[in-house]
Amino acid sequence: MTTSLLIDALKSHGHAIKSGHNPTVFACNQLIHLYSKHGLIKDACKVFDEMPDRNVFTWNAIISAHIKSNNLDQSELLFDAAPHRDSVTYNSMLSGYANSEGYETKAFGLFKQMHSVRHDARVDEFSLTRMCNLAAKLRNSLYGKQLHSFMVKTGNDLSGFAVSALVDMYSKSGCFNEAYNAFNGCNHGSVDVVSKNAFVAACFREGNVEMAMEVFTNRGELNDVVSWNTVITGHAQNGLDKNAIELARCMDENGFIWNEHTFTSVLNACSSLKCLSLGKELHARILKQTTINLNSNPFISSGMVDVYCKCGNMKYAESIHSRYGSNNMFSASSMITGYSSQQKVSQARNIFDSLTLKTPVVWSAMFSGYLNCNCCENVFELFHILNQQQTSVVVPDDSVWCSLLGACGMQAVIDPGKQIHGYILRTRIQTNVKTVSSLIDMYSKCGNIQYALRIFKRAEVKDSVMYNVMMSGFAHHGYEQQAFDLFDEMVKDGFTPDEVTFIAILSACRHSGVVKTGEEYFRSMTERYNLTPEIDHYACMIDLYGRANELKQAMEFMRKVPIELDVVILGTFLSACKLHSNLELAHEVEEEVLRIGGESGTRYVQLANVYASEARWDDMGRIRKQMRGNEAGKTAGCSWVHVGSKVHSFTSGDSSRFENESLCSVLQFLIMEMNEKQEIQICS
DNA sequence: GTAGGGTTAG
Repeated sequence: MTTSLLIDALKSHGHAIKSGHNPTVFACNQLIHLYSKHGLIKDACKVFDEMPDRNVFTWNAIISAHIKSNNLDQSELLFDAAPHRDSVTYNSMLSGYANSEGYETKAFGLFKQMHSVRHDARVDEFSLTRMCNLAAKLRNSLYGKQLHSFMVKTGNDLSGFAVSALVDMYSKSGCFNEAYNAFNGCNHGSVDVVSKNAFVAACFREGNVEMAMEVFTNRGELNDVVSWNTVITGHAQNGLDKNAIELARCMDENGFIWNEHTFTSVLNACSSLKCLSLGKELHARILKQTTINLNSNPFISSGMVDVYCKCGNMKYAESIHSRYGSNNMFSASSMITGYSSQQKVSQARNIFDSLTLKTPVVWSAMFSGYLNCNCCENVFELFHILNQQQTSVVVPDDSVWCSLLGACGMQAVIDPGKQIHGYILRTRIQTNVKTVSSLIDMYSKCGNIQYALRIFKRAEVKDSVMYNVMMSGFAHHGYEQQAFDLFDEMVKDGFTPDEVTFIAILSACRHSGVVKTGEEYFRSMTERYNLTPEIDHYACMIDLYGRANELKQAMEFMRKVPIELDVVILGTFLSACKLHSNLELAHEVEEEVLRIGGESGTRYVQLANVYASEARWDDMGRIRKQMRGNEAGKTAGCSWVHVGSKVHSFTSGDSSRFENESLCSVLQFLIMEMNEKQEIQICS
């Protein structure tokens, strides 16, 4: 039966009842309930208004009807006006308050009132579980514990409703052990599926996948669609995306039909895996399944958009976004991130500008997008726009600070970085560990390793990213020993080194030329930490051998790299050949260099320079000729300084500016400062 | 004879 047919049927039903000579109060109450259930609040009100007699059921029905239609103020008016009130009236109102944003205080007030005077509305299991849900929503375990005590005292702690509410409250407010006790303290034989699902979700929240699956599997006959969705989501949230997909297929095989929650989680796992074929399969499935469509739920359309964005298929993403998700913030932020990851920053900005209402998620996506595209000036410009917003709804959050600090680091401009740091300190806003890492990185990249270290030492909460940032800072500033010490400290403090840690530590090795140490770290990467070296790690090792004039080993190592060599690796090797005047080995890789790196002019120039440095003009000429044939060109790398509002850039060997006396003296000063390596210690 | 409560997605 379609919705309109249903509504017609309801209305004629209502008409029949009302046209009867004496519709009973009971019949009218039923009608109010029916209308409300189908979203026909106006019809429900009409019945209520026209009733000559009403009883407590009537008042409860109309109050609930208004709560259901999200009109809390109207239900409040009726609650106050009601001549009869019982515990159902109170509990309905309590539910309304507890579920709505901004009415939490009223919920507490009403609950307190129930404790005191009314003898017709005592606190019961309904009220207690509702308050438990509120404590869960507010993540307030202290209040939750008080409720729990009261529940035990009044014998209201053992039903399925009570157990699920307690498990959920404890888990969401970060007390897994209490959730465990609440679940295991009840009689296991009578555990119902909702409590079980709540506890499985609690285990996943705690990261205990093993326990979650044990509970899920135990008494599997209880499992329902929510149970399956819980384990699928749980795996996806714990980074086990492949398992999440497998479980979803398993759910199919067990005869459970995917619902909106299932699709949302599977889409989420699919976008993490960046698997386009699976994405297309899911898309087809959504189009085919009659109970679901892209329009039925914003989670589904934005999830689908996100999958296509992560897979780089912006055409498909755009078609779904423009049709179903143009006002959805999650869909929009996926689009912004998707376009930025392809360096299409103006398309990203178009999506951003098309939104009338911008949430912090969208702002943060645009900030990161600009940073990703190296558009530092746009990062600052966007911050300016953010500050000019009339509404104070969006305040800069950690992700905004990270983007701004990232832009400062990228441009090596310390002053705006210091201003942001100062702002954070002055306003005493709470910052998370990511912002602290960004501050460390900013100071390090702007040349002030002392400040970076000071912030690192003072950070109360550290994570492995923060260690990596600090370690890279040490490596770049030539404090190799400190980098090695920090590596040990990181391990001692219980953090596991990851791929980025090894980039930092191998960089430290190559800068200090400690081949043996580098080899040991590289070995430990696979043998001890079970990590797979990536192209950058191999590049570090080749550079390490190359700088130490162990070109034969470099060559040998290069031949053993299990992935295809890239231009960076070959370029690194060529630099070493030039440094140690080894033309023979340069010759050996020449063909490969030009095959892989031929598209950009960089490698041609590099190769030509190797020959030129040894006055091998014929070889150099040969390469230059090929270069012209390929229309290759090389953009010169440069350094720059900010003086006032001007940026002065310098390329290697450019002496045209040295006529400027003040510039010369600044340069001398800088050289002096660089030579005086400052003493720093990492242990306080 | 009516009405109020729990679990899974940003």
